Amino acid sequence: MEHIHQYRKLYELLRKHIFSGVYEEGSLLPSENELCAVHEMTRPTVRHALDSLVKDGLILKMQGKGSIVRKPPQNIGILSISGTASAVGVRYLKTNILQKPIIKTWPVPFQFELSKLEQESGCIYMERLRFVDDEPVFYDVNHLPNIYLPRITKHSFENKSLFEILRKNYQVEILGGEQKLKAVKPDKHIKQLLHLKAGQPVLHIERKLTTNKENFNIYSTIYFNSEKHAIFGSF
Amino acid sequence: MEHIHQYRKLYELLRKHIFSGVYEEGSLLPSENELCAVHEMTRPTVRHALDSLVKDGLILKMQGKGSIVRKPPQNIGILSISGTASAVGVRYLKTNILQKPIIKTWPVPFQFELSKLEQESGCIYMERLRFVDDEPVFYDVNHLPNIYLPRITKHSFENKSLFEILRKNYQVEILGGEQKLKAVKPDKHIKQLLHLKAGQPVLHIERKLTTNKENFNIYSTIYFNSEKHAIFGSF
DNA sequence: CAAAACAACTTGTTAATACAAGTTAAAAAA
DNA sequence: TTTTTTAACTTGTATTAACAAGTTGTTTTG
Repeated sequence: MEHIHQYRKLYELLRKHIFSGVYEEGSLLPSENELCAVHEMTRPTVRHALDSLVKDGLILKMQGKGSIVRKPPQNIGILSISGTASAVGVRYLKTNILQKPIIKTWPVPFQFELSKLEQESGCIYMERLRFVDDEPVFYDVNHLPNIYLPRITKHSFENKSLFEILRKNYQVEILGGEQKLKAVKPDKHIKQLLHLKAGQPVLHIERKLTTNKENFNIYSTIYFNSEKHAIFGSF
Repeated sequence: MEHIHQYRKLYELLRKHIFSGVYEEGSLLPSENELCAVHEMTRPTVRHALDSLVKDGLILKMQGKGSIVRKPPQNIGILSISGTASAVGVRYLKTNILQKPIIKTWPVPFQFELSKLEQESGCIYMERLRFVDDEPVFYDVNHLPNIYLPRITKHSFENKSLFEILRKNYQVEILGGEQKLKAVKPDKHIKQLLHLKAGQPVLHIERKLTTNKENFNIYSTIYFNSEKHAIFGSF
């Protein structure tokens, strides 16, 4: 039963329209009653959809006024809940898939503790190199448990957000996470990938993102060349 | 009309009970219908309250099962809202004041844009060096506008949290902020302060924290030796 | 005894409705 | 003209009702 909920459909639609520029930054969304009429649903349903947008920081509701559109927030950086694609500004971020998603066993030892189910399911592995202005800036290595994700290896990830694919196709939502940051000297491999100058240190991030699916966490290791860009986060 | 909403009252009550230990970590909250009956409200109202708890990360709802209590996350690290004192674990963090708070003019140029009032008020400046296991790890430079803070230069900051003093003595609360992170090669001064080995890079953080007082932002520059410790954050 | 079916829970979604409260602009009064 | 009032919006809170869907323990069946 692949029934997609009404509030979710409206959420995805509005989200798409906000990003694609149908609604300008600072402008007002149609009122709740208008949305009810247009999409033939009741106000609680519309409000449920809008609540999700508020949670994403995509709109700001004001009593008596309306729902104000906030442009794809520059400031949900890598330090917050979203993935790397929303850092720096998506516009200039191109992605090169070094390793397409493949199924393999978890590395041992692994930097985070895995649940039994995660351990048993095996993992999906992928590597990406991400560019800003055609300069390599991010290199990230991702491990996900091989559950809930039928046909994931069939998707193309070129210039697409991993999180978007997880959210749209598999209803996986990021709830939170934890991360460790260090400044490190890069090894040869990293140095070559990121075109680093001699002596240039890199930012090293290890993160675990928890989702709405139990036992489904996303594990990433990120190397970031902070010579020309900085990691930006707001909270 | 200071009417407090029902859902909010239930939210505050449950929140208090979670923190005070009435509900243990991992245990289940009373079911929605039970809460309805006990507090004499309808399910949408109860769900509204529970939604707020979910947003706080205090409970985890699972369809068919119930609402699972999650312990208040210990690890509000440096990447979140608190200051450095809550990172790493306060127990091992000692503070050495290199420069007691003094009043001076703002540096020009300053890394962040200042409001007119901030600019006119002048700034309070202080430097701290912070130790973990008697090894220097943090070095932070702080600029605050010289408003709302009578007699601030009289306080001793040794082994005390700047944020705690601001909150308790001046009712200043941190609402949010933004920060930029980089991995950099340290200059001589930093290298000496943090007892860095040759070639050891440092984490460089610039942050602006906004508060409940208008025009009162806290500006910090932090250098962190990430050789033995990592910056940890959860969100 | 073991597996399957069921019943009794749980939370999730949606509907239809009502009133409260904040905002804004037009209409009325000074 | 300027100020005040009002009316028509907006979102916020709350009720009542019903069914869908996931979980768990019990009962029935093989």
